[in-house]
Amino acid sequence: MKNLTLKDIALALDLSITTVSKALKDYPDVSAKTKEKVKAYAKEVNFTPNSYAAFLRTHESKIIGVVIPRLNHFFFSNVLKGIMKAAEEKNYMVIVLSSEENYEIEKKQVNRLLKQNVDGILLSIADSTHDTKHIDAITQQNIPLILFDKYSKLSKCSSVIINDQEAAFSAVEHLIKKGKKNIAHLRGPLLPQNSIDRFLGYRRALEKHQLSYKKEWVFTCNSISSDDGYLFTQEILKNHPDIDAIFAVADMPAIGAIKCLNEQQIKIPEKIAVMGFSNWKIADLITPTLSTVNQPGQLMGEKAFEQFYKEFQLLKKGEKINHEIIELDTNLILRDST
Amino acid sequence: MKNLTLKDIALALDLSITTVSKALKDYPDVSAKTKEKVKAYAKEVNFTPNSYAAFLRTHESKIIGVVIPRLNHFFFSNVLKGIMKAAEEKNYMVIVLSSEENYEIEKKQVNRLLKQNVDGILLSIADSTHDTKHIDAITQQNIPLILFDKYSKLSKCSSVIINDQEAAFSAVEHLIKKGKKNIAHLRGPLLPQNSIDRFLGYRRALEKHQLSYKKEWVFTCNSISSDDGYLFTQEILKNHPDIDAIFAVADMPAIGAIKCLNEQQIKIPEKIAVMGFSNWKIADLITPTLSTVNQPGQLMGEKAFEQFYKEFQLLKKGEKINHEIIELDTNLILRDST
DNA sequence: GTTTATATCGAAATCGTTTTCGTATTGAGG
DNA sequence: CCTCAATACGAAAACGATTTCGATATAAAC
Repeated sequence: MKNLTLKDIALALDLSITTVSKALKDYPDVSAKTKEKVKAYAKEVNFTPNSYAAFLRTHESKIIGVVIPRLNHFFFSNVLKGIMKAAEEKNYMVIVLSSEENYEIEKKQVNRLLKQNVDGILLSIADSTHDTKHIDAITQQNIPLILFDKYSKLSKCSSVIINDQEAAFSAVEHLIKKGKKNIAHLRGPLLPQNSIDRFLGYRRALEKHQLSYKKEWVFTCNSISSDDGYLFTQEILKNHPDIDAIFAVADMPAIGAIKCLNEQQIKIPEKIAVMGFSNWKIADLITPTLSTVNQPGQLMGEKAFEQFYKEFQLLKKGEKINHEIIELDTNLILRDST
Repeated sequence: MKNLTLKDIALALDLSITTVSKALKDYPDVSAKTKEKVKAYAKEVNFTPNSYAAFLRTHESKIIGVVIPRLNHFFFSNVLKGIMKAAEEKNYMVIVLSSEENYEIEKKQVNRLLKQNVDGILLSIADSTHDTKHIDAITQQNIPLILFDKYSKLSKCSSVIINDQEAAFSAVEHLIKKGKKNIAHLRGPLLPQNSIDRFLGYRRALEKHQLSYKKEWVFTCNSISSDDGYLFTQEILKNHPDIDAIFAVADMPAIGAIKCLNEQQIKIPEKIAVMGFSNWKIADLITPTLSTVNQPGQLMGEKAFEQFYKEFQLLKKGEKINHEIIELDTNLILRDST
């Protein structure tokens, strides 16, 4: 019941290994009759060439590597789903690795993938990643690298992202249009571009509507957890009674905020409105349901793979690739919390 | 900057390829001096043998395949995390595939993995899987197969599971000890063993405490979604006013139930208590927080990989493997909903 | 000094596929 | 009848690591 080889087929059909191989790959110097015969037999016995042997000659592994900051994270699970769906269509396998939001681990995982001879790498960089040497090592080896969601402006490669600033802008603008004038922001860590951009979107919305920006109304969530949201909301209630809306960098802190407000019996959204970011499943399940920005995870995964595939084909032909920034649309999901 | 080979090292050190290979693998017929020299140089240039070339001789790919019913599912994400952690320690890569809870897709994914020549397969079978032919094909090829969480009593292989019946039993017993006497059960689909076992645990708990079992108090969730829980709870409130507790087959329907009860302003747990199963992250975030059964996903993943590794080592030595059922402990997480 | 054992090393075959380069066969053209 | 091109196939050399089987050299034993 072992996997059979070209040799087995050649023996069965009284042909050479060469001819069998060529017939399966539609070489012009094989007669139509022979091709038919070989293909029919190959299908009958369910033959697929051994990818390890093929790799030795072609240096194509038909495997890509994916590195994400976290595995048990709804958004990245969705991205993975998209990647795998697109990969499957092109008959690609996906090796998944996690960086645990850690720069050193991310470096190690990238190296593991390079040693594995993957055809390409899709990467969402960790919050703590501060240089791009390991990333440059990938492109120097001339294998396609696609960044998604978390990206770096420094690295020379394609990226699939959303317009965080624009998305945050419209989220905050929505709060303003609902009559909110004193909007706090639970921002993310200082480093990753996403949290910077969302913060900038927040500021820009305030500016446009002539609301003054107050430094003390911005709170930095380092773990982006519900606990962060909970604690900062306590602080808001104690020290900043004017605040009538909270825009969080992600759904998790927003949910922490809602939990705190619920416990203190503060009316949402009448007294304080809450806006999240990402549209996790949970956003629709809590009470009140959470308004948020929909981040198209699965689509992002699909686009990332497709961009890899495109670049890989170009590389094979020896053509030059030019890096693209693919920006996906977001949209507001308005629910009861606003 | 390409990956270098044994040949490169041999050339650099003026040795044969054979000796370099043997030195790195600690063959006895290489002098200690030479071994040192080779190893030092290999470390210096960061050499790792090309796994594709190695495979051709050894038939070891250092890759395992994992098939799970769903990707964006908190529990399975946790299992994946455990698998990858354990795999990394043994320098294994993990290819992940999803069956989308579909029998046909599951079959296809298993075949893809076999064609890929993975060293082993970890599988959590889909709800709709009704026969085990594709599974038997794996063991017939003599590669280790480990089932986890969702398993089948029919297939001859090792499994890592929890004692669903026992866990459900203690969950329901907890409700009874809280004084609840009319306990409804939102059960899972009829097919997978898990939902059968949890249902049986429910019945056994009722029996032990001399509470009568009523068929009409058991509702079958086919999608195991919060919507299921929501709708059945509406029905309970309308047609079964006696019911004072709900035990759900999973956290999702339990959360749907809580949502419904919250909307109807019914006191939890005083009027109706709610118990979930799995301990998703969300259980701790809703109001009231959800009591549930903790299902150790990450540990399950680690154990599954370790069992694969054990069996693979035995197979290599040509020894016989005996299949094990590894049962992991669960524990009740008691929160505000009970 | 001859034989035998032991320690070190290398040549070469092998895994299964791809691909280059030859060879054999046929038919057309002169 | 000979040449030449086109057609259809195979032999063999890669790819890079592993492993068997010798080969050499040195030391020990008689």
